[in-house]
Amino acid sequence: MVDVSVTQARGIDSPGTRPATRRRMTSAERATWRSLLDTTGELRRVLGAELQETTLSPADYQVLLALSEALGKRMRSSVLARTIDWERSRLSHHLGRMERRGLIRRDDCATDSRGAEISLTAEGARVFRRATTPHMRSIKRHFADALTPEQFAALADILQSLQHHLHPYLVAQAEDGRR
Amino acid sequence: MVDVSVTQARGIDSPGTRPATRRRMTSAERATWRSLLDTTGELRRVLGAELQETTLSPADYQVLLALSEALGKRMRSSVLARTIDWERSRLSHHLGRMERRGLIRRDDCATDSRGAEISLTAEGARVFRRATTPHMRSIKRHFADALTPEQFAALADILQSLQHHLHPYLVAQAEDGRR
DNA sequence: CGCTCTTGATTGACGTGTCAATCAGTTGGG
DNA sequence: CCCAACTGATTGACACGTCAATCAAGAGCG
Repeated sequence: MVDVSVTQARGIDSPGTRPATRRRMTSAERATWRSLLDTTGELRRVLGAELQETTLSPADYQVLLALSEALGKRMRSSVLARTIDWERSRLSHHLGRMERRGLIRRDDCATDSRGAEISLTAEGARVFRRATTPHMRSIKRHFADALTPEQFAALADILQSLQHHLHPYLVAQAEDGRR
Repeated sequence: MVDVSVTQARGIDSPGTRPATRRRMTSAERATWRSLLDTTGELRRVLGAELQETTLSPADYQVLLALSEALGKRMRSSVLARTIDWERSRLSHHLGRMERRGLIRRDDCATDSRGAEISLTAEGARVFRRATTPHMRSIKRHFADALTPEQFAALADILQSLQHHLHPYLVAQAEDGRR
């Protein structure tokens, strides 16, 4: 069950050609895929290493960012999970580690006694504030400064295509999980 | 010490503007960065999950691919590490796990008694062979089929720019490590 | 009410990645 | 020849991610 409509609508196939789903990948396509994996992998590693100098991992940063943007700097654990698109168990493990480090706090939820309210500690807010400027600088240095405005626009467009193409699959998968 | 020549030569700055390294990132740039992280992250997860159905992780696949392309299906551990660009300790840990699963074998090296010769077992070769076709299909389905030829070309170009921009930094970092 | 089904969250087991330490073996200068 | 420096590889400690199991609390319904 493959969503073929997107690629076909985009005109990858000229009339009379075999449908996109039958065609084999070219070696250029395979190479570009490898390059995408490798380059984004490098970027993750470099940015992660620079961020680590502020004692925060990329995962920490994502959590703290979401929390610091939340009203009242607090959030239900499940809402946080949806916000940053993490599995609940992953979040739970990570919050445990962050709690030990004093970055966040977990309190019982008033309206639902199963729930957990996650909130930013003063320390967590402070560390996050100190991390954000150098982190932005890293992103700029290693990513934003590397591309022309044209490349930027093209990249945004490409990412959107990939995302849209991926979406039906993710939805289907989510439904599978519910079964 | 930032390499500014690339972006300046590419004309991000019009004359009279502050140099690229002083400019702040636009929100579009930040959003594109997030999108890059998220989308490639999704792609990794989805492709990894599909690959896992063949009992191989992406890391396993990378190792087996390099080994299966090596002359004699065998390689010195250090050469393998350089080939797939892994830290030695990472490779060592991973080879330990793969050895336990019977995918590879470690023998002593004839010419250097410190060395380890890594070779593909029959089982490893068999599992790899079974994994490769569905994996290629996954890549095609989730990546290649999502983009037009124009987007492809643009992406390859963008990745090259990023890689080139990143390169001087990686070299400098490697030199730091040697000190 | 009482029973089942669902939901919010945690836990344990295990694979994976990084960093620093270790250790055996090789090599080059005195 | 000998020792100091380097190299190839492994190990241990710990952070991180996923999966499956667990558990308590809410919700729906007879």
